[in-house]
Amino acid sequence: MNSKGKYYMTTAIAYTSGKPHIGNTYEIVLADAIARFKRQEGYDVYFQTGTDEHGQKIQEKAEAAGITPKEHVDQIAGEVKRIWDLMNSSYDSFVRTTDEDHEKQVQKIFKKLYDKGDIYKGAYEGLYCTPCESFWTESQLVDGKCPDCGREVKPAKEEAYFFKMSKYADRLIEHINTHPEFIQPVSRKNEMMNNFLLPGLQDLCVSRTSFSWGIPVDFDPKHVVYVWLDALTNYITKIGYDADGNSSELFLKNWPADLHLIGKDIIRFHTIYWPIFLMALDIPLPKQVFGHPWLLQGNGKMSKSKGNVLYADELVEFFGVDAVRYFVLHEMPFDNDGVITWELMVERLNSDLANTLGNLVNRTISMSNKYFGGVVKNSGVSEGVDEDLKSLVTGTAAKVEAKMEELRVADAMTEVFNLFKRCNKYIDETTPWILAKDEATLPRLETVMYNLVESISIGATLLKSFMPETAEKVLAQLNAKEVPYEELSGFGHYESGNKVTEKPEILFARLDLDEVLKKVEERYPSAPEEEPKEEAVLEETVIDLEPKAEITFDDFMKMQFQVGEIIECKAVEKSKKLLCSQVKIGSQVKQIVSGIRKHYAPEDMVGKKVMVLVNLKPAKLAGVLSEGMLLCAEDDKGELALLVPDKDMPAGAEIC
RNA sequence: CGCGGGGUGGAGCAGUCUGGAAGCUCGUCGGGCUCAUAACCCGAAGGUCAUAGGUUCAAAUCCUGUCCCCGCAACCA
Repeated sequence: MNSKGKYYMTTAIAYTSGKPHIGNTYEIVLADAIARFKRQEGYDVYFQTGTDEHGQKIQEKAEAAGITPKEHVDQIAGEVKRIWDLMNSSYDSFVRTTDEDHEKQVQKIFKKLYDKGDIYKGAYEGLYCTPCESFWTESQLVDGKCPDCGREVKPAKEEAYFFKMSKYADRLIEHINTHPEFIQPVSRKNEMMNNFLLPGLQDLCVSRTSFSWGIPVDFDPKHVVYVWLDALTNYITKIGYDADGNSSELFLKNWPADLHLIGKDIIRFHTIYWPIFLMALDIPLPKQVFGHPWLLQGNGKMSKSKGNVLYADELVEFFGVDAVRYFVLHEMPFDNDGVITWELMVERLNSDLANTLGNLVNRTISMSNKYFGGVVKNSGVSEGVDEDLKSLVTGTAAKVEAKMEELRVADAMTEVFNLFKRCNKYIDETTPWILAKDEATLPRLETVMYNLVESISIGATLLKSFMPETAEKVLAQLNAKEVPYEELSGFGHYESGNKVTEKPEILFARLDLDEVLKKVEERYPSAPEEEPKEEAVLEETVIDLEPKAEITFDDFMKMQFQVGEIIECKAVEKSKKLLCSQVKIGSQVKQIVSGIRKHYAPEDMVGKKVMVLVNLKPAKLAGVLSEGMLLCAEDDKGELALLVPDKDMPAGAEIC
């Protein structure tokens, strides 16, 4: 069974701040396709996925929801698992960073690295807001004060542990240079080298005292281990790594990992920090890290449902599991982001799944029934076209394997569908309906049908990794056995004389785009398609903000609002978002910078009478002085509208 | 001069590293066929490969400038 040896692969662990959307789901499907294929090839695969459950964000989310962090992550992790299972992913292990064994090992690892001197106690310096217990950088401050509560901040040091990254940098550079396959796609390699490794690595802060939802540092419990040392180590802890040297069989067998499959956004952590942690622990590096591109939600028609994120379970409701698997795998090229829209989904389903594959199976079975009562016999009456068919069919496995070897899953799948297309063509070439008319050509017809059934069986076997349910259904309808992997390059496995099913079930029904869009519209009612009208949007959208602390009338009276007239307005050169306006307020003119460039052209600004917060402490934005603030309304989509007086008022009029 | 990705027939993309007759899927149009889920098969139309220069016998591909889009960073007072 496992003649080819072990294959340990992982996905990134999903951050449990919310329900995973279709983009997150893509990764597990991609990983699953690879895992299934490797198993089919004969590898002994161990496939791990899971959830990342610590951190300040989660603590805050839980607080906002009025539940404990543990309750929050239990809920989300359940959701993640449900969706992973829904997508039919064949993981062997699901790790949660709140698992006891993981937490214990992280503490041990932390201690080990500390004892070794790779982790040292230092200080994290910044501006501290005591009531908020938060550090801010100079640039994050609002008006020199805490951006959260507006209170004074003071320079402070927070004690923190740091990891000496630079110590291992040379070794890592050497490794990357001598292992070109380590970072995939290769284009990322230079990015990592030029941006991070060659300029020199900063030491990484690996503990925090500002929040508590994390793994405590056991010898200094006011600290919790900070993200990456906690998250990345899941790849070894969950399979039984032990920092004291008592690692499990599972670990000894599977480490180093053969593949870490991750999103392109976290390549840096997996190709720099992670290898360095491993070097420090003195264990081998993973063989390959593949940073896959992202699946983006399209715009266009999809904007109908904008504001609604697409979730896998909703797509599955519309299209079925395998169709969604097919789509995300197919639409995702190797190193460019893919796009998902309802239109594209429907198009793929109709043209590839219903027409090419579903209809092929259906017509083949129908003909077998019609002509031979479902019995498929090889009577050996061959013609020249058969060779052409056979050579493509028997050559497909090798092509698929080659594509999968490079992790080009979409291309691999395309090869399988080329097989099905060839079968459709074969039917036209051999015209079974004509052969059926003459007693004398019936033996030939038998062979044609046999060739078709055999070809489809091989195709279905190869489809198994990508669309497991569909492959099974096809084989069942043909009454065929899965072809052993090593024999996929041969022809003639189907047992002559077998009977196909009498009533072929429709594998994928064609969908009507308009109907789907109508259903989508019903499900996600939203603004009209063209030129969404502001009022319509506002009527339908409920915007609730987090309530801020109550203020007194005196607080309010501290703010001075006046009507200002914009007499001049220019874009700020260095920025994409900022406009710089000269605003006349009474007898004075103030320069005010606002982040509204996306919504207002400079020339449209001139002449407007707007609401201005006048006594705001001046600050520099992108190097330009701003002496006040133009008031705007903002909706949930980030649309901005300047506030203007209901009647014409002179510049300088007080707003109270 | 912040970092990066991209601009190829109506749509989505490949091809760019390693110059050498512009390709794939979908859609459109015409034809064929009737076993099948209005499907399948064949054929056609449609591209100054963003733009301006340069290198070369030869440029989508290499070099330089410009314009546009999209992320990230910063700033959204």
